[in-house]
Amino acid sequence: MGKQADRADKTETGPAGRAIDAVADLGRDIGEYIRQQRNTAKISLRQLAKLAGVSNPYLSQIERGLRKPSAEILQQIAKGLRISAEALYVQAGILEQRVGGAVVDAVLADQELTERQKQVLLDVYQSFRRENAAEKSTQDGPGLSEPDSAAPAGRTTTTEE
Amino acid sequence: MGKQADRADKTETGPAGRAIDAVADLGRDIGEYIRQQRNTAKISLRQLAKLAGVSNPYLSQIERGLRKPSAEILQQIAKGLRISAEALYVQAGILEQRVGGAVVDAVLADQELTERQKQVLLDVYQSFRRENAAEKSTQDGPGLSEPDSAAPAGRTTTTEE
DNA sequence: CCCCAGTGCTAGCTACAGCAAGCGCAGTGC
DNA sequence: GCACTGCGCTTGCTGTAGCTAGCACTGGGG
Repeated sequence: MGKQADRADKTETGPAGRAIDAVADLGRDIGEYIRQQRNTAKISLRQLAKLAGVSNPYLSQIERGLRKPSAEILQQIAKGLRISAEALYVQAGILEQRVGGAVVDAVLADQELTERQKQVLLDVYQSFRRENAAEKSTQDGPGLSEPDSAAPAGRTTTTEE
Repeated sequence: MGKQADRADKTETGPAGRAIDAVADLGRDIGEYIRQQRNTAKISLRQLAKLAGVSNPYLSQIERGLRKPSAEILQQIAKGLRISAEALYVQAGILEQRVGGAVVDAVLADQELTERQKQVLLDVYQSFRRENAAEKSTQDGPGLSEPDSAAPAGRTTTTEE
C-alpha cells in the first residue's frame, strides 16, 4: 500500500546516479601516486602511516587501490608527505584541476561569494582583459595568443616553512 | 582517524574547541553551511538530494550534523548547489582556508589591469561581500563569517599551476 | 646458527557512511 | 470531507572504511 504516497518523490537516483566518472576508478591512480610520492621521499610505509596517523596496513591497502580513503585521511597523508592536499584531491578526482590565473583562482576559491556573483566578477575581469589586450594589439606585434599565466607576484607570500 | 577512541577523541565538540586540528569536529558547521546555501538557492532538500545524487534522508542528516559525508558526496553536493567544491572542503576543515584577502591580493597583483579597473573590480567584490554578510546575519548568528585561519603546514610541493 | 629490527601484506573485526521504506505534517484541489 | 503532492525526519539495513593482531620475508649482529 505505501506505494502511492511514495510515488511522490520517486527517488530515481538509479545505479550510482550520474556515474561519478573519475571517482569510480579513483582507487588505483591515487594509490600509485601516493606510493610514488612516498618512495621519492624515501620513507617507509610504516613511517608515513605514523606521520599520517593511520594504520600501516590501511595505508598499504590505499596504495594498492584496495581501499579508497576519505578526504580526512587524504588530508593527513598529504601532510605526512609534505605535499598540498589539493594535489591529492585532484589526483583523487574529487577536485577539478585548476585552470586560469591567480585572480580566477582566488575568486573561485572565495567561499563568501555565490556562484552567480563569481560569474559576474569573472565576467567583468575577462572583459577588462579583453579590452586591454585589444588596445595593446594595436601597438604590439603578433604572437600574443597566450592570455593566461601572468600574475608573477604569485600568491601573496604565504609565510611558512 | 580519531573515531577509534584511542587517540585524542574530542567527542565533546567544545565551543572553542576548534583550534589547530579543525579536521576532527567537522560535522556541525558544514551541515549548517550546506543548509544555508540550499535555502539561499531556494531549493528543497529533496531537490538538492536528487541533484547531488544522494538520498534525501542522508542529506537531511548531513545538514543536521548527524553524518559526515565523504569527499565524493561533498563534491556532488557542491555541484548541486553550484558552488565550488573547495568552499565546502574548507568548511569541512579538510582543506586549509586560502589566504584571507586572496581575491584582493590577486587583483592588485595582476599586471594586466589598470589601476582604475582594479578599483572597479574590488568595489564590486566588496559590495558582494557586504551584501552577503547582511543577508546572512538575518538568519544566522555570528561566527560563520569569520574564517579562523587554521594551521599553515600545507603548500610545499605544489605539483602544478 | 639463532635473534632481532625492519620491510610490506593478510585476516578478521567494529563502527559508521549511505541507502530504501515509511511516517507525520502542511498545503491544494475536487 | 477526502485524495494527492510536497516537505523534512526516523527507522533499520548493507557495504565498506579503517582498525588490531599477526604473518612471511630480508638483513645484520651476537
